[in-house]
Amino acid sequence: MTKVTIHEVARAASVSPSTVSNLLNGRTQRMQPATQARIETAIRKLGYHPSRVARQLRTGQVRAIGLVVPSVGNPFWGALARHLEAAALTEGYHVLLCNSERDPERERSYLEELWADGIRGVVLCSSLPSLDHVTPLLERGLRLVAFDRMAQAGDPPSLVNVTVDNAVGAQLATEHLLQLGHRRIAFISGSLGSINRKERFRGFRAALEQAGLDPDAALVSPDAATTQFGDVEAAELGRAAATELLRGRRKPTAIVAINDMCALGVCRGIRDAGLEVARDVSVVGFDDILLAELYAPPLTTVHQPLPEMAAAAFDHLRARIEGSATAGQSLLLRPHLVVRESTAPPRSKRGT
Amino acid sequence: MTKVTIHEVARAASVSPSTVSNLLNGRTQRMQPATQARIETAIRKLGYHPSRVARQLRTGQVRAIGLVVPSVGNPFWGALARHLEAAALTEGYHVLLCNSERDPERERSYLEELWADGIRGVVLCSSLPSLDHVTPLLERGLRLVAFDRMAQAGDPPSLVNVTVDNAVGAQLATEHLLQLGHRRIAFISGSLGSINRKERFRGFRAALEQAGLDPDAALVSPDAATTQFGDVEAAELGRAAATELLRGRRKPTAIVAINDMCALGVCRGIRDAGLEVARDVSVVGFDDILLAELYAPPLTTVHQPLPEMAAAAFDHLRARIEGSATAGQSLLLRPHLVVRESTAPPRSKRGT
DNA sequence: GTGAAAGCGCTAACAC
DNA sequence: GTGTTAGCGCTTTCAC
Repeated sequence: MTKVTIHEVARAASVSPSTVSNLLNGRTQRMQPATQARIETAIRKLGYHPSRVARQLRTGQVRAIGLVVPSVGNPFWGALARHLEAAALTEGYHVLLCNSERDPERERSYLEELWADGIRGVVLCSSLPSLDHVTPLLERGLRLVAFDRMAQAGDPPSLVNVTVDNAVGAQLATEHLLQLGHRRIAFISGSLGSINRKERFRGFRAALEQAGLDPDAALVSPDAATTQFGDVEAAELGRAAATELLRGRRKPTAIVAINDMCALGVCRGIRDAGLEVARDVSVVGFDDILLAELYAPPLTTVHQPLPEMAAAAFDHLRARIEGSATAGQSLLLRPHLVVRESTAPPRSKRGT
Repeated sequence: MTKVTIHEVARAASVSPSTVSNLLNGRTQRMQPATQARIETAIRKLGYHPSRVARQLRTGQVRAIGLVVPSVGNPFWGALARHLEAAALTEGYHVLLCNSERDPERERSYLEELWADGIRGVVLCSSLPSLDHVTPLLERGLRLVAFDRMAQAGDPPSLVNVTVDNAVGAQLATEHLLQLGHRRIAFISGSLGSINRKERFRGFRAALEQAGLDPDAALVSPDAATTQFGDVEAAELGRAAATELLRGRRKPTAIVAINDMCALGVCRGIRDAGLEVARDVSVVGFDDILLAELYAPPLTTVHQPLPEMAAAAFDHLRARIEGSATAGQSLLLRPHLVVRESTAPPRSKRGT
């Protein structure tokens, strides 16, 4: 319970604190082996552990980065957290995880906290269109990597983005449905407030247009930006929206969901309506979370290469924290579609 | 980019640093309104933000707790993280999240790191039978709440446990299967190394015994403690084990899975084998993660009251950190079974 | 090779 | 009411 300091170690080893500090910091070459041994013994005997807080105050350095996600309750973000942590750990960095619950104010205050804690680099999964709420931090020197958010015109120049091309992904998904013969395709999302969601919606419309369909006639649910749905509620939202849509007069034969959790909810909603996924209504998701493959039926979805993205995000961040920063290059990956069993030709085309 | 300190604020407001500090710490009553206003203006104009690191070094306090989980990749732990964070935030505490990947050494080193960072309370989701690897920390004064781990005989007295009664839960699950008429019931788990897993297995056997069945004849997979399967791989494990079991000569008609992720994998394995969940093989999970209800078929599972458990864990921790600690009371909650659609009578009993 | 000394930015007695 | 002072535990020149 007693806190043992560097001084006590020094006294026990009959050296000065600075010598102990030298040892602690690997400056062992200029030190007699005997001295070194004495110090090491003292450290062990006293059970000494340097205070990171004190060191940090002195050096201003912390080997840690922040990660702000909408919610680790969503397996996609949970998986990202794992991968980022793995990447960080190989370089001796730690990851502090924060849930913003997609609340801009909470996001900002977390960033502020992280800064006050001495953290100078964070991976932000915000996807809010504007990053105005964080520019003050950026000006103070915070290094930010935006994840899953396309670079925007007005973005601060110091910002690095790591994301999949969401428009392309959604387009791929929609084209797949189109090729199967679907014509009445719905799009289910929560609020379209975030950039990546807007992008996905854009890709959806683009595919429809290319197929000669009127994107404005497409079924979009909910019509306007709805209440803020968190990420955990994505499934609830999908379920409710699917139920609603399937009750309408112009039932869709296929549904593009904004992400996998939403897609799983959609599938549930389809079953609630007494229908069967794939046979009656096709569903495509986005993200390719682990559960997608496990689901019944296994979900056709757009794959995001999470491990690579996490590693890239970390590398960028570290480079810029450690100063070896060449001006940040953003990374825009091309996603691909994983066709599984939640999609099939519409009933009308069966057997053709 | 320039760091503004309390001194500069003091100078700008023509007061001393201590007065600024007083304001910062709410000791505003003994201060002329005019002074207070001057300081506040200065703070705003300079964009001053106190350094938490310095404050921490001085006071030895951090309003933060640690959370060590096997892996946030598992939605159950992700959900716990969210709930714990919610509970902590209401009291102004932050949560630092660490993934141990069920590696004792990693667990220990994380605890060590947290301690070095000034954190004095952590929620540990270890479930390793022995907590020997953390007793040194406990002796140094770390307050630990073990989560999802039954109190053990040799536990340090200062340890508080918050958990569901795993044996009862598994017994409930098994009895449900028994009542439906199942007799060949399998148990699928990863390594049985952790306490809660042992407990669940015990409950499973107890139910069998009470029904007059020979628990030793039960199908347990994998037979012995297997390779360490992480929490994300639980689903993989379930899938592989189910495949294996269903290929055998004594096929089970029902399966108790160690947790929901495993159960989802089991369901997938059942379908891989060309069978149907519930109709051909019943499956019961454990945890009641969000996905359980979304799955097809919705999973019958043992419910853990996560929000309450998280709140209790936090309250215990805070009480003991802040010293108002009456000797820690452990909390053992009674879980209940949620019957959904992954369980049904065995085919032989159908229609009786 | 090793030690003395000066802080990092903040807080909390204790003076005034 | 407000300022002075003395550190919290560590690192790091710069002497010796």
